[in-house]
Amino acid sequence: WEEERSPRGVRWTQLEHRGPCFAPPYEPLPDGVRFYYDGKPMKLSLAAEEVATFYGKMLEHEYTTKEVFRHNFFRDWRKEMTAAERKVIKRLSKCDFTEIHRHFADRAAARRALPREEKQRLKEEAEKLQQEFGYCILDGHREKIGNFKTEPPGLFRGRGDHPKMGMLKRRVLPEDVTINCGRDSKVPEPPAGHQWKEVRSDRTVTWLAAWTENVQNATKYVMLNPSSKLKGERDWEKYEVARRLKGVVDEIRSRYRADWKSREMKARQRAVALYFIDKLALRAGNEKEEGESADTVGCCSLRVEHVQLHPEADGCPYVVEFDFLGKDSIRYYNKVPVEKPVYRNLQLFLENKDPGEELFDRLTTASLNKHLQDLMDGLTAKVFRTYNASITLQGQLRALTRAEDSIAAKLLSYNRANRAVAVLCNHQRAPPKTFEKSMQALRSKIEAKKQQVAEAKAELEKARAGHASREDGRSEAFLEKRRRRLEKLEEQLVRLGTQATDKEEGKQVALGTSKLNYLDPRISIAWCRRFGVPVEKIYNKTQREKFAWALDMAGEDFEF
DNA sequence: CCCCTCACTTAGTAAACTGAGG
DNA sequence: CCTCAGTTTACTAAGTGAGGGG
Repeated sequence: WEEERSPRGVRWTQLEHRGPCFAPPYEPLPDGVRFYYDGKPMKLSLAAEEVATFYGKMLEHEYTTKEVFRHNFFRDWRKEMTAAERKVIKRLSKCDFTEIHRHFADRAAARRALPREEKQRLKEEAEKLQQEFGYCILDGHREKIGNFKTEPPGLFRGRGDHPKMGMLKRRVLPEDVTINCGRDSKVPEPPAGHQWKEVRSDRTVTWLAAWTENVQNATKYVMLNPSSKLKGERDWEKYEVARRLKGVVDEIRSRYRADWKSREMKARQRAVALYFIDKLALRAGNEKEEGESADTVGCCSLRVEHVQLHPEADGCPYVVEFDFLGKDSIRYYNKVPVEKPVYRNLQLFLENKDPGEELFDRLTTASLNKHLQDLMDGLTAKVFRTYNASITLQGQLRALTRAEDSIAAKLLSYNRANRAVAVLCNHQRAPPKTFEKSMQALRSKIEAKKQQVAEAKAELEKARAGHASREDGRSEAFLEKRRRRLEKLEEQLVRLGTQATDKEEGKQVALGTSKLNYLDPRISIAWCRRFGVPVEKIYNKTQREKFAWALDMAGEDFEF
């Protein structure tokens, strides 16, 4: 982690790799699997058949019930048909994909039911592929690549109300791919009979290959795995910037509080927005092109319709109610008491505006970030999320951990601290489909354990009485055995109780995102070392690889 | 300043895997 | 050994923010 630094902007000097691995070509359906139009079997051309299988595979998915998805799919599918097919296939509602769906469901089942040796063979093949395409040489180190396969063709699965859901995502060919590699290294060989779109050697970027995805017209990259030195360094730097914010955050806070009274409207809006970004860990909220993706917002792009002011609510004065869709169309709902000047300013910003207008009409993320850059080198809106997440974890760990607790209890404390951060950052997950069932199972397990404890208590009493009347060695040994048994059962009961609490509280909260992206790993590692918790209890193998830099440098006295 | 492109981080979902309990 | 729930991994969409050009 402490190698010497390269000239400005240069990220590597040596880069050699095999290029991306392409999706296997389309395999036509067996003769027995038919598509029906208007009740009659119809043999499709290869291109049309392939796209039909994309839809057929998704038949059970909620997507296929959505009008936008169906419409986009059908329009793009028709483009792939021959003129003759197009003449016949006029309505999606007359299409029957059930045999196609069943075919792929059967194939998946057959795969699952494969004998052990066969599965082992497939695994070895995948491993071979990984070894061949999944690594590169970067500055003398063999590094793992994050995504070495191009994305296979399929139907675009946009989240939320995405206007492009269902559109055909085309197959990526070598002719679409730009390769980035070292000037002196071997240029990867394109698949037989093909050529790369371009080969370049740009040392200021970290991607190995890139292509343009046709639905969103977005560039997709092949990049390194998080365990790589290049990514690790960046991760480390990110947390170092957040730690620098810790040093000046008080000053920045007094500054934006002062700006609440600024004569300039722009400065006031900026100060209120920054207050939300800081206090509520909202995202910056870049502007988005309308109609190109789902309608979601962040702080700077909040609209009048997303906030409601309450002079008083739940016994608190000056309450702001937020209700909007954020990244990935995840709902952000929060009712927060704010300071009076913030409230007054919001009233001002909302005055004479329609619901669809921007709350902060004088503010953009660019101007906000420019301002932040002036306050601290490297400071941007997202640094507040990193800072507040990490400082919250550290604070919560301090408040919750007791040195005398068992490892299990300490882990519960850790999970609670982690959860506080996830709630702050609004990291949600769909409650697992099996949640209620498994919760019920756990509850009955607890009941059973309670029963056992009660029985063990009675047994202990009996043994005690037996020993009191006999007072010999055998009865004493028996008594001791009963005592230990009760103790063990009680321990198990406590553990189950902890598990249940943990489970209930974590129903809709996703812990992974904050753990991987917002919490300085050195906080967790130091905590593990200080309290004798094995790091493996907090970070699994992949996570330990990603945080290798932190494992290397965090002592038990690390402070964020 | 506005708009666009580019590179990179952050995000949730679904498939694949794993290991405890039947 | 098998099943199933929980965990891990793969995947790729959806953000952020820098920078260039007009």
